[in-house]
Amino acid sequence: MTEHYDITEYKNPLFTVDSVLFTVKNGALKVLMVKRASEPFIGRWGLPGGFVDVDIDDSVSMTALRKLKEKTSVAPQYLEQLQTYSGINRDPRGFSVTLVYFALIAEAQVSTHIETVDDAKWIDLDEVNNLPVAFDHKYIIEQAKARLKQKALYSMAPVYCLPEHFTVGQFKSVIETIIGKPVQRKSIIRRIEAADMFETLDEKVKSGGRLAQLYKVKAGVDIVNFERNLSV
Amino acid sequence: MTEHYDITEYKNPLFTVDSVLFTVKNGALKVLMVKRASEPFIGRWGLPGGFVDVDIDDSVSMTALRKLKEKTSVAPQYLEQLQTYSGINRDPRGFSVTLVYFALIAEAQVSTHIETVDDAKWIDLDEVNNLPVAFDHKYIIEQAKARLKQKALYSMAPVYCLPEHFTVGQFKSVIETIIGKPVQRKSIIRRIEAADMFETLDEKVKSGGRLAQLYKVKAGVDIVNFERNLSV
DNA sequence: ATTTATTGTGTCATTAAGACATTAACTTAA
DNA sequence: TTAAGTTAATGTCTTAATGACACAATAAAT
Repeated sequence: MTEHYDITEYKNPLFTVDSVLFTVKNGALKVLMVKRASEPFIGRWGLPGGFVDVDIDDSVSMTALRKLKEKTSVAPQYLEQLQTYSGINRDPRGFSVTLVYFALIAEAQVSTHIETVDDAKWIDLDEVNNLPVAFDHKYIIEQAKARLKQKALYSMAPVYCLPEHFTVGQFKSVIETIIGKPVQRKSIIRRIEAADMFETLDEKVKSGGRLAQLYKVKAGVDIVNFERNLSV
Repeated sequence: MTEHYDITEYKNPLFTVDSVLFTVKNGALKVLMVKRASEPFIGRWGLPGGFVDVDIDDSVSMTALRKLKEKTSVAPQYLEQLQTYSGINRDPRGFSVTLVYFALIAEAQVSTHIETVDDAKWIDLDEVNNLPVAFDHKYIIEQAKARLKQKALYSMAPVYCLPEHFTVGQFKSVIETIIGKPVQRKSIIRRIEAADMFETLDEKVKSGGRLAQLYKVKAGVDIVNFERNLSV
């Protein structure tokens, strides 16, 4: 690097931040999509996101959160970077880079808000293909889904698709929805115990049979990862 | 998103691409660092990288490769995205975003080239702390090392720190250097067989004892990941 | 009371890794 | 030439976590 780089004389690529926000609703995996109100791809559906506002955002994760809050009114329970996608052809305005976040939220936490707006909607993962989608967001959603699936096999992260208080049955159901296969209830229970990141409540709920124990995430704990996958 | 975003009226953050290129040399984990020839942090050591050249680069991975080739003369054998790091304070020039790649290479492949230049050097991971390092690159290197360590537990990726032809003993040694613990030779052999991504050569090499079987990566195969970690 | 549904427990089978002994093949030095 | 030392490769038992599944507990419905 012998030259001196001057910001003003360098063509910076277009930089945006998008998020793939997942939830599980009625036994189906959903992704939050937004009807685009501006060019390019006006009228098509895309991921919630936009440009960094360097006067407001301390870092790009704040951009992601800010844009998600605009659509859902709350911050997601889980947020991590997925990947950046870039190229000369993915945006008609020129070379563009988008940093994509991967997020999870409990459906109940945002249902009322999402229902009142008509530019943001939960889209069933199976229906994304039938939708007019902006940019390469179809591909990005596929990649995010693969990451979520993988994560469900070795991590407790899917718990963030559940409400604060949840049962083993609900947890099992969310995992099965994500990975698309049945898992052993026993395996979930063993992991809940081994993870040591949940506490039982002094409360049980109806389930159609025996009352189900309620759990919640302990305060201040991190997501636990296991050293072995559930079998695929 | 009701407003229309015009590129020219929007302050784009500074966007750069950097790489953490690892290798294993003499039983020690090394990272490629570059003495900065320009501001900011002139004279300090940093990761190889720089700005995207939208007239040359089709995507940001090409930027990473181009910058690495400038320093090593060859493309790394393994390259994947690590993460982006951003913030208002990490670069004195303003809000900056850097996309960091994670790369592996066999030391022998670049040794002669690295030795002839004096602005790029293999730095022992244990010595990064004693070096004047630019930006938040010290922190980024730590994160990259953690990722490499994790990857060594469930993936065959560390094979890309080895020359084209390698023995089980060499593979074992690389893994042990990365994770900082001894592993069972038997475990490596089992994984080499299970992965089905290597072929044995009709050639053996001296080792101080019995001749060692040589292996190479099969053409066109992808890195295999296992569903279980080596024990930590 | 009996059936049905769901939760929770107990236990054996399965699978992949860890531990380690044994054998194989080559080098070095008495 | 032989014995000792070194590294490679294999055989096999143990260990740990998941899968499979039977069975017991508890509530609702009939």
